[in-house]
Amino acid sequence: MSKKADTGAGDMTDGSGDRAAAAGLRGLPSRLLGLTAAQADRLVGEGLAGADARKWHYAVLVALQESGPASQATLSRRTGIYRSDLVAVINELAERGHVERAPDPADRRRNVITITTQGRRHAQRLDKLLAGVQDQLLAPLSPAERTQLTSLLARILDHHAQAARRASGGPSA
Amino acid sequence: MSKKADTGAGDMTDGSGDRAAAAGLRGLPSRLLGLTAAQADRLVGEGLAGADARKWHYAVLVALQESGPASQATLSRRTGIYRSDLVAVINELAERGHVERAPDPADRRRNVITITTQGRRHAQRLDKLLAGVQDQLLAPLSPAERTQLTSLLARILDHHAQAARRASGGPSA
DNA sequence: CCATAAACGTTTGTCTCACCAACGAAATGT
DNA sequence: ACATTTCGTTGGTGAGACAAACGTTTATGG
Repeated sequence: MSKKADTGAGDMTDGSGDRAAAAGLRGLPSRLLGLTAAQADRLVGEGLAGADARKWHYAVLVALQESGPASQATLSRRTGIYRSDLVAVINELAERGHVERAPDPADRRRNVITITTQGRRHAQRLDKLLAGVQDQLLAPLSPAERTQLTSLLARILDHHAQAARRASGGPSA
Repeated sequence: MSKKADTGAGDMTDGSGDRAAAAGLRGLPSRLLGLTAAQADRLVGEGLAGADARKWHYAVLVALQESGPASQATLSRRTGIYRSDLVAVINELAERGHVERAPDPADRRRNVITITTQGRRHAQRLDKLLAGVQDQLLAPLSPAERTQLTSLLARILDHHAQAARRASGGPSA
């Protein structure tokens, strides 16, 4: 996962700063967001790789811990992983004994995925690991600033999530 | 650029460690960053697509405007685009008449890429377009909050950029 | 009841994107 | 002069997001 470079790599030496617009080009929020997210992704990826895990492993384990055993289809909806790709994730988790895949007797189309005790331990490890990564990522920020950042991001996400709802789910649909 | 206004009054959700970890899983900064950046990327991508452009088109045009004509290799270093991929970008920009590719008489290995008047106009269009996208992206935030966000992100990026320098470039290298 | 439709897990394929390898052409260093 | 390096270009790799289609099983509706 250490393959994200970025579209930046420039230094801030904009000697031609005659305009606010010119200075703003480098500091476009969308750009800063992209770069920062890339950095975060790199750190997370490396951290998880060191624990023989990936992003989706963690997502599945968390989903299972939060809402209990579920079919792959349900898990796919809850985590956002495409059901095609989820197969491999479950395979890998099962290989490591973090999860069990059993046919559902009540509906023989489904597989019931259950987290194991070992899986819970693993998830706990990853929790700590990821907390450490957040700390590393946000190192230059004070606790108050970190809260600010997450709050701002959450508000942006919320805004667009609701906007998306109005478009498709519709106000009267 | 004063980096911090007073960071005091963010809404403190809680200070409890263990519960915050559980509740924080959903709110992991790295996750929020990823989602927000994805949203930003989508908006930017759609916006640019509507103007028959892509991210790297803009990056190249900006680089050319800022530092004048350059070879593809130089352009590659300045934008972070791999020189392999840059070929296609220049092709597309040249097709649209936004850029001109001419052999360098002084060094016949090089191509000198020059932005055209049309390219400048195009870049200006994209500037406005992207400004609009930023506005759309940050819609729920006040101007002060937007500045806060970009400042926080810039500080994070700066921190990690310098950390990377120490690792490879080295203080004494 | 039975036929049709839908949901499930899986395999396979497509598309994009960052990245690398190697090539011929041309310049540079020794 | 020769080896080394740089440049533009082509082609390919590997990962990730997504879609299509298939066999199996369950639900639906005449």
